Amino acid sequence: MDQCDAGLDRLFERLSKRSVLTTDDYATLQAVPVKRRTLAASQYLVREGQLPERCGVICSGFAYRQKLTVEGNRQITMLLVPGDILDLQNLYLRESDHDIQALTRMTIAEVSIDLVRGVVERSPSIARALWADSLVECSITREWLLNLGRRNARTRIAHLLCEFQIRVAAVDGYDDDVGYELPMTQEQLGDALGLTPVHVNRMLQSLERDGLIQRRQRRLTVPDWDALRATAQFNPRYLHMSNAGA
Amino acid sequence: MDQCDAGLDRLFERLSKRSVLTTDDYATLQAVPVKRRTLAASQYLVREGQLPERCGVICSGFAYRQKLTVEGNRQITMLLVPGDILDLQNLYLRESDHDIQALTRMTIAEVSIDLVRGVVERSPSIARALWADSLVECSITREWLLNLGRRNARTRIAHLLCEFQIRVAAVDGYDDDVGYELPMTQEQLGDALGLTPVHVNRMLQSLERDGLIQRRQRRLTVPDWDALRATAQFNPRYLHMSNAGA
DNA sequence: GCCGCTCCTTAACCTATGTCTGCCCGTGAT
DNA sequence: ATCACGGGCAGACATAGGTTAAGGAGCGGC
Repeated sequence: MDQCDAGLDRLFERLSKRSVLTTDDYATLQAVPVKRRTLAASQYLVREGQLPERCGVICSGFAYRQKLTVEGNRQITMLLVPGDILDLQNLYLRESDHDIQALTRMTIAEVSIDLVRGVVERSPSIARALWADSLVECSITREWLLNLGRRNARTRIAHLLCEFQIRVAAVDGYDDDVGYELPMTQEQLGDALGLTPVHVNRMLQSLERDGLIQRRQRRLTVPDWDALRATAQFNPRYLHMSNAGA
Repeated sequence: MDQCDAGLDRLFERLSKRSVLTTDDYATLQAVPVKRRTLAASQYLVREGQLPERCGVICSGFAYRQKLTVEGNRQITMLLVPGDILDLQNLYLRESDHDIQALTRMTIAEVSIDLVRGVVERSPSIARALWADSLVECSITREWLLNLGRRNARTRIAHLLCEFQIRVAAVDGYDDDVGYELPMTQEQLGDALGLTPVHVNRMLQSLERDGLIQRRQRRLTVPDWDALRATAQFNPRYLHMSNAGA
């Protein structure tokens, strides 16, 4: 299960979708010394207030960004899936404004952030790709804001399910029969959606009763994608997936 | 009131806070042909689905980003104040994923987006500053997500008031006696906060009863900043204002 | 094979916020 | 002056979602 070796290729493939990259760029990336790391579930990758030191790519596993209120209520602001870039959000900022925490056991490929800054200065095309990537993150966050602000619980959950499936399928593929695993507890789902775990439970059951999803443990299958997408009001535009070379 | 002439200086000052800029950089910016434009309140600057063509700076007046659900419910995802950069969010993306609309009558200084891309390639320091700026926007959006997801209506409103005051004061200064004008209807406030105008009204009155704010039309004064900040749980870290040269 | 987790599920009850409706007030147009 | 209109305000009522509490199912550790 050493998907970690795929780190570079995964990254390169990812960046190629955002900008036109050359073999030189590939070589540049290849030359950067990378440290592989494995993390246990719920381990912190970054904590609010820290100065950014490293940048990384998720090779396998999942993570999320979170922020806490002073009473300790948590809001998950984003899910991170394999191929996603960690801590790009802090590349040119001083203190991190949020935590990044492992959702599952995960492997990442890490680079010193100074090296990333160097690569960015040397290769405009890589810079463009990374920048675009960070803009997409921002777009996703805006969509989440719409989700929390203006959609009801049921729609909100459905929307998150759609987004997760699309994003994971884009890197890992998706098999209609097997469905996919959403490695989150209902409490974590609640924290991502601004809901209580109890209410998440109610709504998941409601979606299942209506035949929009099927659950076996945390494995989901979607019998009728169009129906789910419709109740989720899901429009993938905000993911900017077909964006090669802007 | 031709604050528009101040466009370049305003921009340069703004960028200087994000990166170390040289006189060369100033010259580079100066050389870019700028078009001044005045917009009426509620005029659209960008619409969802459009391809980005121009980039701009707000010289005076206010605007906001918004997204709509399919039923037409609106979520304002960000307020834009003088000095803020427009459409940087689309610099390296294809289709805009949200609208930008004028909140008040406003003046902006516009540049073709291709020229911005050119400047970015030529000046790494300007690129860094712009990039940082877009990262800060993303950070603000995350904080809003926390606000909507995990804070109650009263706290949420107070938080928005704090943020607005700080951000405007940073560019236009703030006079304790005069307070500041929040040029939004209660309906717009609701759309920014994921609330109904009715409830916004209730909570504004509640804040006023408790002596946290005073209102005269849309002009607000804050008798006790620390008290307001406390009930807002406002911690300005996420604004990354003291960030010179990362 | 039992223990002790953590997570899911259910139910009863509560409340923050939404909905609806109508009045009032200031302002700008006629 | 009068009108029309947008926005603030108010109160009665409705409901989505929160709270609390407790039982049950799965699962890894011993």
